[in-house]
Amino acid sequence: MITVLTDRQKKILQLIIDDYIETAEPVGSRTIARKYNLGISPATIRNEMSDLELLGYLEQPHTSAGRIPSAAAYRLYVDSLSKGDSLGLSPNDMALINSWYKERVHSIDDIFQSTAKILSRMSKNVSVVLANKDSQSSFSYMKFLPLNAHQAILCIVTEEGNVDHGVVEIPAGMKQEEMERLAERVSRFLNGKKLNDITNDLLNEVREAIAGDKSLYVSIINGIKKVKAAQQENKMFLGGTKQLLNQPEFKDTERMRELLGVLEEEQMLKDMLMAGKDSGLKVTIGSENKFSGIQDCSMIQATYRLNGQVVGTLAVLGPTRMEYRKVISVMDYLHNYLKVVMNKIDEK
Amino acid sequence: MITVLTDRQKKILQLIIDDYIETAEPVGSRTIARKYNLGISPATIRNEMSDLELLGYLEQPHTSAGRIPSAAAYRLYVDSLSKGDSLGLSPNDMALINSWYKERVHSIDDIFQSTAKILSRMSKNVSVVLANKDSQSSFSYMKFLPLNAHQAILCIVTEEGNVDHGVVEIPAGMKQEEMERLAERVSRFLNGKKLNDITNDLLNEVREAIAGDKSLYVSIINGIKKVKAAQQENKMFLGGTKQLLNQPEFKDTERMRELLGVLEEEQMLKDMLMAGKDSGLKVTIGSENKFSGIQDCSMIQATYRLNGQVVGTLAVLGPTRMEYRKVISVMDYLHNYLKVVMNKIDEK
DNA sequence: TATTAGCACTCGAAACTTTAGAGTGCTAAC
DNA sequence: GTTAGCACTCTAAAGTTTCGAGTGCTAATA
Repeated sequence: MITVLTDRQKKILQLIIDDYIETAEPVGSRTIARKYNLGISPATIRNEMSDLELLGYLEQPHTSAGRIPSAAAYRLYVDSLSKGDSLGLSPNDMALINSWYKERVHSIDDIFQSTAKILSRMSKNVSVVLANKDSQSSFSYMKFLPLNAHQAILCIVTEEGNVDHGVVEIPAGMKQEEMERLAERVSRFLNGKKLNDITNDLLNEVREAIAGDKSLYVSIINGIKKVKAAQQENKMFLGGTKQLLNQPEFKDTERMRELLGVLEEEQMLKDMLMAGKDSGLKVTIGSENKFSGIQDCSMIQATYRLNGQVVGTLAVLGPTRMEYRKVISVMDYLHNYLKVVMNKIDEK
Repeated sequence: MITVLTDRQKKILQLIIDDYIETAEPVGSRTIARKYNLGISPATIRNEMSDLELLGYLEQPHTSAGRIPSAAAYRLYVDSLSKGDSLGLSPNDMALINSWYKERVHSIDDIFQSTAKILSRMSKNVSVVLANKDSQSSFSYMKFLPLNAHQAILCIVTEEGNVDHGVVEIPAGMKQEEMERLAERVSRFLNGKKLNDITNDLLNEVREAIAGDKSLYVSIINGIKKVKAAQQENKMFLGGTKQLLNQPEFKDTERMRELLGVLEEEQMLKDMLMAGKDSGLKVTIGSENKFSGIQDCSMIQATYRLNGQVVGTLAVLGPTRMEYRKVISVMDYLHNYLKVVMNKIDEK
C-alpha cells in the first residue's frame, strides 16, 4: 500500500492516536470533532476514518465502536517522531526526575536501580535497565596476596583497572617467592591479551610454560576464567512491575501473566535487549517483536555507548498503546543525566 | 478464650483448614461429611462448626456460605505443626527441586536466584531470599597494585579472605616505594580490627598517624569505607511475582497492587526480614504482621546461621491461606541443600 | 465534487431480574 | 448427644432490558 496520506488524514490519524494513547478507549468521529475543532463535521471525519481503515491504519473492535490505531499507525507515528519532531520534557517532569534521583544513591547499582524506577514511573510501564560490561578489557597482570599459612588471594588486574580475586590454596611446601615468580611468568605470558582472546588453548600453553604445581595451575586457570565471566556479566534492573496493574490492557490476566513470565526470564530479557543494541534507539511495535510472549506489546529501547562501547541499555515494555514520544524524551533526558553522573563517579 | 478443643473439634477444624487451603472456597458441613467420612452426620458437624465459630476459629463470609478458617485457626494449626508433627517432602518434590537446581548455576548469586525460583514454584507464592553479609570480618591489610603512571589500585584484604578494591590517583611525584610504605603503616595500624569498629574517629587517627599526602589519604579512607559498605550489604532475590496471578485472593487487583508495592520497596522488605531473623523459623499470620500492606497476608520465614552468623533468610509471602506445612518442609529441604552447596563452594 | 444533516441500524456495557443451589439454623424425633 | 427434615438466606450465574455511543448510507447543500 503505497498511498500517501493527505494532510488532513495525517492530522486526523494523529489526533486519534493521541486520544487513544490518553484514554485507552476506541475513538469515535464525534469525539474528534468535539475535542479538537477542525472546522469539519463528524460525518466528514467518519468518511476519512473509513478510508484510513481501508489503508490499514485504523481498526474497529466491533461495528458500533470507535476506532483504534493499528500497529501500522503507531509505526508511522513513531517514524515521523524521529524525523526531527522536537522532543523535550516538561520542566515539571525534569524536576521530578531530579528529585527522584536524589532519593537514595549510594552505589553505582543504586543509580541503575533508580533509573529503572524513574523510567517506569514516567512511562507508567515496566522498565528494564541493562548495565553492560561486554568489555574489551585486556589482561594486565596477576599477583598473589598473602592471606594465611595455607591460603593466598589470587588477584587479577586488567589494564582498565578492574580487579578480580579469589582465594587459592597454597600447595604444601611452596614458598612465597616461588609463587611470586610464578605469577610474574604467567603475567608476562598473558600481558596485553584481550580477555576474549584468552582461549582454552592459550591457557594450555600457559600450563606448559609455567610447568609448576598442578593444583596451583588449576587455581590460576579458574581465577582467570572467573575474571572473564565477571567482566562479561551484565546486570539487569527491573522497575515498575506494579505499573502493569494500571494499564487497562492488562486487566486481562492472561496477557499480564505472559508479560510477567517474560520478565522473570532474565536471560530471555537480556537476549531481547542485546538483539537491539546496534541501533541507538529502537522501537519495536507489536508483532514486529520476534520474541514470544510480548508480541502484542511494544518495546522502546535505547542503547548508549562510551568510546564506542555499549555501556547501558534502557528499555520500556508495555502495551502497543504507549506514550512513545514521552518515553523517548525521558530516555533522552536520563541518558544525559547518567552521562554526567557516571563521569563524576569516574573522577572519584 | 482458654477453652480447649475436643478431639473431634480439632479433627473437624483441621479438615476445614486442609480443604480450604486446597480449594480456596468456603467449606460447608456436607463437604466435610462427604469427602472425609467421619461416621458423623452433616447436622452434627454443623453444630460443631457453629461452636468453633463462637470460639473464634471459623468465619462466615455470609450467612449462606460455608466457613473459612480464621487467623486464629491458622495459628493453632501452625503451632501444632512445629510441635513435632513430622515434616517431610514427597520424593517427587525432592526430585523436582534437585532438577531445578541443576538448570543453571554458575555463580553464588545464581544459587540464591534459583532458590528463590524453586521456593516460589513449590509454594505457589512469592518468595524472597536474603543473602546476608552482616559480617564480623576484620581488616587484615591493604596494598597498592600498580596500574599505570597516574593510577594505582588500592586493595583491601580482610582476614576472611574478602578483597575489595578501587582505583586511586597517584599524587604527583609520589614514588611506588613511598606508597608501599604508606600502605604498610596503615595496615599495621588497622590490622586485626573488626570492620564495624573502624569508626570515623579511628580513621582520623589514621590520618594523623600517616600524615602523608592528603588526596591519597582521602582515597584510602574512601576505600576503607567502601569495603565496609560492601561487606555489610545484603543481597535480595525475588521469585515468583507471576504466582500472584494464580492465587484467587489476588483476583482483587487492589490487594495485588499492595503486595507488589511492598515487593518493590527493597528496603522495607529487608527490614521485614531482618525483624524476624532471631528466631529460626517464624510464621506471621495476617494482622500479626506489623508492616502495612501485607496485613492480610502471611509470611513464612526461616533464618539460617553458620557459626552463629546469619547467612541467609528464606521467606514466602502469600495469602493467609497458604500451604504452611509444605512450605516449611520445602524450606527445610532447601536449607540442607544450600548447606551442602555452600560448603562445596567454600572448598573450592 | 466535497461536505454535511438526518436517520435507521448495530452492538456492547451496565442495570436489573430471575433462577438454581449450596449452605445454614432450628425443631422435633430417635 | 445425634440426626432427619424443612424453611429460610444469600450469592453467583444466567437471562433480560435498556441506553447510548458509534456507524454507514442517502439525499440535500455549497
